[in-house]
Amino acid sequence: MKMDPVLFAKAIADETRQKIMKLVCCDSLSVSEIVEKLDVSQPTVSHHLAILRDASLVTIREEGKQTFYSLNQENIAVCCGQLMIKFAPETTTTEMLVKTINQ
Amino acid sequence: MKMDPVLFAKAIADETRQKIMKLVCCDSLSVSEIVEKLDVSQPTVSHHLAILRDASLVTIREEGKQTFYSLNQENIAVCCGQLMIKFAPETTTTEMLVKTINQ
DNA sequence: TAAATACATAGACAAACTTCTATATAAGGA
DNA sequence: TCCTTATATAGAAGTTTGTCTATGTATTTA
Repeated sequence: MKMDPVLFAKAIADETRQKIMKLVCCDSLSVSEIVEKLDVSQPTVSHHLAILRDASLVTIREEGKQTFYSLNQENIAVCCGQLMIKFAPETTTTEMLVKTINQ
Repeated sequence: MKMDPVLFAKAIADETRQKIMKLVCCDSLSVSEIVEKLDVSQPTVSHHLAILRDASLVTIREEGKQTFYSLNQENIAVCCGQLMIKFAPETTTTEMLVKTINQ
């Protein structure tokens, strides 16, 4: 599982991608369902899903013709935690976070 | 203070920028000091510092000819927290984070 | 005042990225 | 088997981004 802070940041650094992430955050949607809810073409959605997949930010479930995507919240939490530890180590929020993780 | 998740992600989505962030994370460095520690030109460093400044991720202290930059850890923690709440709301890590924030 | 130092800005160029249309592949239904 | 549906991939066009050199501006020093 790739967990490089630069790769993670690049993966989420696009508005369309964040819209997709929000759609599949607490839900599992097929590609066509995602396309219906956005204003971009199906290949564009597939392209963004591939980027999220390469960054291990989504999980996939294939079902016949359809492919369902849903956000890998656990990995996102880990990446955000990494960012906080790396770039905000002296904040109380990060200290709290580290304490709850190491317990 | 801009706190848009897309802007934040774009601001940190570059290797050179993350190197600069690491350098000024727990330290206050002048532009030339940053240049010395990296393999890029001074205008390139200034360019990246401007992007970090526009995203409110660094604080600035001017002293004569020199300008000292240091990371705004508090804002970074807030942005990471936002990302976790938005894209990883159902993880225990985020639940812990929310609990410590709201207390 | 003139030169030097520190930093920012302008402009150019190449690489990377986002989006599209067209097409390939694979599964399901008539 | 043929057609339709769902998704991925290829390739092209336009935009954004990262980097550089050249230069401008402001502060300090000789």
